Amino acid sequence: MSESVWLRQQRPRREAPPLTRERIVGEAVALLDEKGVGRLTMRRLAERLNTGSTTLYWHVKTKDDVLELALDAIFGDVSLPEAGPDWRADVIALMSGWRAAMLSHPWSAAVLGGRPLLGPNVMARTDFLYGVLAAAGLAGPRLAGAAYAVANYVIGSALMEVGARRDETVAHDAAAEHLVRNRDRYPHLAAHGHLSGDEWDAAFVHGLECLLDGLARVSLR
Amino acid sequence: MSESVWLRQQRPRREAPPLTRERIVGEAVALLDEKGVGRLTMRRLAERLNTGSTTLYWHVKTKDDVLELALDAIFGDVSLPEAGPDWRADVIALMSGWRAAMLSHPWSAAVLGGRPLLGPNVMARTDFLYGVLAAAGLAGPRLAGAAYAVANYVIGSALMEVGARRDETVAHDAAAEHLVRNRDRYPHLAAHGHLSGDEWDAAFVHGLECLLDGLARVSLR
DNA sequence: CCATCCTCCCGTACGTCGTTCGGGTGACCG
DNA sequence: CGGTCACCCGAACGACGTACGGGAGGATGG
Repeated sequence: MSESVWLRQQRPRREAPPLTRERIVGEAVALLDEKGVGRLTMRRLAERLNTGSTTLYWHVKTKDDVLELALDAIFGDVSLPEAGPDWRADVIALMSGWRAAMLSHPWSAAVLGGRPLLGPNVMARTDFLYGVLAAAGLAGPRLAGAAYAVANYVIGSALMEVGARRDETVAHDAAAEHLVRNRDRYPHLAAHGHLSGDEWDAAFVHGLECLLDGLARVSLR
Repeated sequence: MSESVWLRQQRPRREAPPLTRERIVGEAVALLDEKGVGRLTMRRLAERLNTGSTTLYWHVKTKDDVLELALDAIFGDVSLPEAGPDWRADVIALMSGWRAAMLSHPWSAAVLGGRPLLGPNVMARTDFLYGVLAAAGLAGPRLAGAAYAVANYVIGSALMEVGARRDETVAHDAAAEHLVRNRDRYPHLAAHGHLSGDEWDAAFVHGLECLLDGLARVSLR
């Protein structure tokens, strides 16, 4: 008792390219960029791909997989600099790119939390960092410690900066007024102020230079 | 047509202390510690407090508020050290406590992402940090930059360490095998290894010392 | 040429979630 | 004793992640 052939669609839809993991992740990144992490939904993602929501589960195990893949994907954009004579400059270049990637995809900060970073793009960048530090003369646990120190600094910076930037656009006045109202409770904070929008970049590089200086002096020569 | 009086409960339940924001946040922290961030639910939280789930909304605007309050609450445990003669030691003591708080509440890392830190406990600790750095001779944007550098380093370290620790307990073998299998793709990573469980503490303090060294040399005197 | 399998797709449905709404109920005040 | 207020809650709504069973179309192999 099946329906008449004439009423059925002959070709379901072959105008769109076939669904792949890459296409899913690409759309996920676009959706996250546009709407933020709270609006990423399997249904919405599927709609953008002109497919059914449950179809996604053929290519991906869970929604969390999509997030993890999207997170690793954005690190594919950070370029590995040419290895130059000054290893410090190489580290700064790599880490500036890392930070820029996180800043231009603010949802990445929220996705990062408490999750091991094992994606190929992240691993490749970490390996590059290891390589630069090794060429600089570090080895073993000392090298691992230095690499983690640098990476942690960068990730923490990007994380906080994303939070501060969102704060600036959405509730800057409220937060500022909150601070003035409680300036007796936070005297030093009120006295010296916060970083303003255009100071973040310089502060980031400056802090990183200080960290590298300290690491170099203690661990090299 | 209301029900007979005799069938109704006379006293709803006055054995429990009255519901307050503090009690809600306290139970939320306990629930988060036990079950993790994915299992925190308004209904589950209410059940633990012997109340209806919708009652919570009288004391709290959204679930996100609960998370933000819980996050700030755990920073109430980090103690402000006595201001001693060595400002570096003070910073290290404060930041070690900060890190310890995050490590003993692993969900905090996931909650932190991309959110401005404006709670009173966090602000008080930040103010204390500002105070220590001011006493050390820093001021203005230089001080703010240094404070952010230190705080970002600590937060990033705790974040990564939580991820690595979870990785260690849940998928250590798989991750290790994954690395050996691709050791040609990540040669430096495979050559120098990762930090092992008991090296994290020392690496954290060492990196922080390096950072403080660099900051002191560049910005002081 | 038909039967069979594999790949990819999807409608339906279940259980759970955050949150809104409208109505309680007791304490206190006049 | 009527009314206002602080606090509480059951029911319901819409959205979510995802399990399941099935179905189409090409490939395979007899």
